[in-house]
Amino acid sequence: MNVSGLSLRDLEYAVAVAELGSFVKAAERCHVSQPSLSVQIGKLEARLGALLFERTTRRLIVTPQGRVLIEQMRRILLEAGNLLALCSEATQPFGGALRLSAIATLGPYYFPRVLQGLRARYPELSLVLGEGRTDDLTGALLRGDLDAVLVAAPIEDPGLASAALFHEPFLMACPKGHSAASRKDLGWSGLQPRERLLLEEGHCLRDQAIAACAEVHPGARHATSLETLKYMVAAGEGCTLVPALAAGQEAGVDYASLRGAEYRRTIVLAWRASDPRNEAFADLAQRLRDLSPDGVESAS
Amino acid sequence: MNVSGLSLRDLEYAVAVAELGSFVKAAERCHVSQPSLSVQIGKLEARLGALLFERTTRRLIVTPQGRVLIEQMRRILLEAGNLLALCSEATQPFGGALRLSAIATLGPYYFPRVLQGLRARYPELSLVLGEGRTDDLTGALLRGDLDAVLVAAPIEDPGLASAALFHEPFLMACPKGHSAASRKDLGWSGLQPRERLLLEEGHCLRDQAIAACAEVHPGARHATSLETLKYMVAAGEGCTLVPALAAGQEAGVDYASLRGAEYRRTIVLAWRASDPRNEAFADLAQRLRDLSPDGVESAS
DNA sequence: TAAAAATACTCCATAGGTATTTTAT
DNA sequence: ATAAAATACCTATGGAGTATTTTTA
Repeated sequence: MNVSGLSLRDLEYAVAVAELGSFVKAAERCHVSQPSLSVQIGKLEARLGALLFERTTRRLIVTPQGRVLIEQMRRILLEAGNLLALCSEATQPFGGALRLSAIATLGPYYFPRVLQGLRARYPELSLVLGEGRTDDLTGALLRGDLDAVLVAAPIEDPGLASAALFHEPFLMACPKGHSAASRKDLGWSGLQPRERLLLEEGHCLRDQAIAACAEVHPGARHATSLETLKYMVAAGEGCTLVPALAAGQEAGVDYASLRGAEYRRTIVLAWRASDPRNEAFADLAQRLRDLSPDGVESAS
Repeated sequence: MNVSGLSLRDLEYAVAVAELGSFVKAAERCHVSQPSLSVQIGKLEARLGALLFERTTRRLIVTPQGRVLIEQMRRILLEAGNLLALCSEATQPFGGALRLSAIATLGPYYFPRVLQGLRARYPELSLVLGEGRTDDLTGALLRGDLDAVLVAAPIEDPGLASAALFHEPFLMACPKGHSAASRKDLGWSGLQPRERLLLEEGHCLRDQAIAACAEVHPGARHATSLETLKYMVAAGEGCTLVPALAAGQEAGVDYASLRGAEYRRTIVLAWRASDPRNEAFADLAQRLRDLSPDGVESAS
């Protein structure tokens, strides 16, 4: 069996069926009729000499063999996508479209401050922005569903390349008039456990804040979003750590800076190490460094 | 432009043209007529929106864009090859064919001692054996021209995975009756520079021997093959270091073992880190460990 | 002028569509 | 009974072939 016999289209079909668990849905996604897709999958299985799916009219499961084969098909399609990316790269950076997502505690505060500057550097670029949690973002990145992400260092995954953009200090947000706000020497460690507000588990900011300044206390209260957290502070529930860019002009909240270099997180741009558009990402990182907003320290 | 529009066959055509620098030769390799290949390349260039080749009837050069695009096409084809490998893998280990090469100072002495054992474990496997220098072997491996290689540790390339098979001691080969052969305490370092024979530069064995036991001396004499080196020893030209498996029953040569764990090289099986047949390679490595011939120390 | 690539055209293999049947719950 | 996959059959796109022309060293 020869590689040239394979068609990328067929691989897309198989991957779609595996992902959606249904021929009809896969046919829909691939913009072909269900019978066409059926026969193509059949031919593919014949060519590969292996059953990919066990199907009855009611249930469709991927065979054990199919799992590893479809995993490999994904790799092929990812590389094929890279080829197309390289092509449009030739005409303009990132081929005119970049899917960029940031961690939720950064994106809403950061994107608005750099979008205009990015537009100036990449006038034709259509940015597709998003937010999420670190694991979801890196997962989507590795799957090829995203082109790049903005997350907090360190990035451990060997499949990812990254470039540091800036260091973002943590500020302490306290209810207006709270003692910790006026007495700067008090700081985070001087707070009672019940005064410490934190994000729910799973937010990378929580991990960063804990790593930088605190342990989890049994009495600590939690919130699921940074905005909610700030409202809780304004309501006098206690104090919390807030990344500098997320600090606003909320009525009822005072922000105090914390002394010490460790009270900060480093934001990096990350992309797939296998992505051939390396120089383009390096250029983007430099541009983002140049655009570093007030309140953070650009990473050289 | 959609990935499904691309055909692996077209990518093979483009890669063949780039490699052979000629449409006629590429058409020949791809078993199509020259006009067919011409129009397919033309369509591919149109689809990609980029010229791959600048061609006149006399000269054909790959455009700068074409270089990076074809590099990417190679990656796609490599992954596609992996898919096929995985398929035949399903029926039998390594899909019935394994291209395995070893460094020249190992292969001729090692292969004969393990082939029978391999045949027992992989009765259907058709082994394609070869020899070469480390750099050539790893290059061919990374290009996809080989499936696995047997080389000396360490393997630095991050694109390669490896598993240690055994430690092979170096023996000192001396002319029969030479003082070093009888006086074991003399050893390699006790030799005169002019008595030290080495392989020419470029042989990994030379590097290993030098790293293990010696520096290069200006007066040292060299040979291009291990066999020649042994003949030189038999002719009384001097002594040399010989890996244990290469030590034979040559008339006129005495072998003395050297004390010390550092007088040895470690042979590893290496394959592409991206090769999806990881377990199969691990199994092969274990089998080879079990088959370690006398004179070497199996790596657990 | 000779060798290589491009063009013109013809053919047919096959992907895809519609209509229908089979199958499992 | 119903929803999903498979089958039958037809159409048409486009890949491959042969013959020929164009181009340049």
